This record gives sequence, C-alpha cells and structure tokens, in this order.
Amino acid sequence: MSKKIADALLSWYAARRRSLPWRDQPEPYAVWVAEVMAQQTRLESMLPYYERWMARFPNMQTLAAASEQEVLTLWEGLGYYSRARNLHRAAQIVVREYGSWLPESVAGLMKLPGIGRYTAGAIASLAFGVDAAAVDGNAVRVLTRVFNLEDSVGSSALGKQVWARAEALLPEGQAADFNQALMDLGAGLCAPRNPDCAHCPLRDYCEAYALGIQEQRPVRAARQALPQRDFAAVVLERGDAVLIRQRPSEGLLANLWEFPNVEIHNPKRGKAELRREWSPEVEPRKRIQVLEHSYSHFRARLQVYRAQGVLPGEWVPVAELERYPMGKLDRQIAEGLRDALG
DNA sequence: GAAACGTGGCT
DNA sequence: TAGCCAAGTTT
Repeated sequence: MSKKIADALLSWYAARRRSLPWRDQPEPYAVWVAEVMAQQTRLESMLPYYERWMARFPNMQTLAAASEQEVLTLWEGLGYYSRARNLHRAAQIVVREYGSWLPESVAGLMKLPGIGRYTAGAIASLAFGVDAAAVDGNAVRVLTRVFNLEDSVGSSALGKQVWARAEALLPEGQAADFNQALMDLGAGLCAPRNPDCAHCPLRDYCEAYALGIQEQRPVRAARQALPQRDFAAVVLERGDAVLIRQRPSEGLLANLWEFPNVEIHNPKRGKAELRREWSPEVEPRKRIQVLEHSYSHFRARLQVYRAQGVLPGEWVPVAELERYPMGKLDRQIAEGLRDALG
C-alpha cells in the first residue's frame, strides 16, 4: 500500500509540479533560505522577499558579512523576525566553523539555530538527496486525512504518527520529489476547507474521504482568543529628525526599532499616561493616526501623539527611517510622517 | 508541554 | 465580521 500511495503521489507531482526558484536547480544555501522564509508563511507571501534576499545575499559569505540591521530590514514585513536573526547567526557559524558549507545530515543541520526537524529534513532531501522525511503543516493535513489520524495537532502523539507515516511512505532515492509532492498536494487540492477530492491522486487510499470526514482532519484544539492591549506612541521632532529606539533583543519584534510608547488601559487616558511616564508636553490634538493590528498573541492598538520632551533613543532624519527595521505599526507611523511633517 | 513569536489572506 | 490558519522553532 505504501508503494502505491507514493507512486500515485509522485505521478501526480511529475505532471503538476510548480516551478520555484530553489526547486529546479536546488542549491543548498538557496533551499535553506527558502525553507526558513516559508516557515508559517505562504509561498506567495515570501516569494518577493526571497528574490530580494538572494539578490542582496547571494551566498553564505555575503550573508555572514552583513549587519543584523540590514538583514532585519530585508525581512521587514515578513514576521517572525527571529528567523532572520537565526539565519544571520547560522551563516556566521557555517562560515567560521564549517568552511562555509552547510551540513548534509539532518542531525548536523539541526545543530544550527532556526533549523528544526522539518527544515533539516527539507534541506537534506531537496539539496543533498538524503532520504529524509519533511513534515510540514500541509503534509500533516494530507497524512491525517489519508490515515484518519485523530490526535490533535500539536500533540506529541500526532507528531510521532505523521513522521512515522511519512518515513514509511518515503520512496528510496526520491525523498525530494515525495516531500514536495506531499506539500504541494496539501497546499492545493487537499486544502483545509473545500478540498478538491475529486481530482486527488490519493482519493482511493484516503480513509477520511471514504468516511466523508475530510474537513474534520486534522483535529485542532481550540485556540485562545487574542487579548487586546492598547499603546500610545509619541513622535518627538528635532529639526527634520524624529526619535526612535531599538526594542529589546528578546521577545516581540526583538531588535526592531519603534517610536517611544507606553501601554495604556483606556485610550482616552493616553495623554495622562504619557505625562506621568515622561512628563513631556503631549498634544493629542495633533494626533497623526490610529492604528490597530493583530499580533500572534495579542491585538495591539496604537495611538500616535506628538510631544515635546527628552527620552532615550536615537534621532533619525525622517528620510532615513527606511533603513531602520520596524514592525508593521511603527512602519505605518514612519510612512505617515512624510505627509504629517512635510 | 505550553506559550511565544508577525503578518496577510480567506471565509 | 471575527476567526482560522499558514512550507515551524525556541524557550
């Protein structure tokens, strides 16, 4: 049965495979960058970033030699910024300790920061032809449906089963095509909702389809609703420069730059909160804009005020703000400044 | 093992 | 609309 499933999948893939920049002539560095960029991110979203990244950092050495500031700037907008910092750190390790060559084994790859089991399997199979499985969210969806696996996503029980199933199916010498076929199928036909079972190469082997419960796999534990938190930010001007500061090296938006801000519990109290924190003169009537955005673990709302006063940070001309990596909200403030101050 | 970590697209 | 979920890893 395993061979039939793998054959059906490989035949489908041979006819349907998409052309991707790192897929046709898999070069290890390119595969690594692409796989990290694709973590928790749709291919359509990361593709423009990938092209820009490869143009600026075409190989391990250019990446290792770059500044973290520039690395983060190229990553800005993609999210999960520790991926960029880990890529940068790993490149420096590879250049310094491995003669600029990426390890070829799953175990060796997993020693590098930012490379877990999935990414190690993907690089080993796609770039080095190793017979390693690579189970991502798409593969989990396909496998839980084909084998009607009922443990919930994220549980160790399901993790063991999907990896065991993937490894059992893995056709010798064709891990790269098999892994990518599984992911392509999950990203396309075997979608979370409204899967196109009529055209699925695995329909005849799919237990969930036979039971009519495709959309009930994989089983997911209920998520916590995102808490909402409110912040008030200030724009301090000195000539044509504004004050920004760098965030801590750990946690949310680590090492990115932001406009000085304080958390407020009631947006209407923004002015009082700002005064208490810094005792500058705050002018809420000159508010530039109100922004709102969902982060992975809370919903942030940012109100922007102009203020006078002195705070720790760096004065940066508005025209140079683009070289300072920021999260989405702060970038929107920076973009709005041209009009507001111009 | 659970929680933290960004952002965008789709329903 | 509000919620779901995505080519996962780290702490």
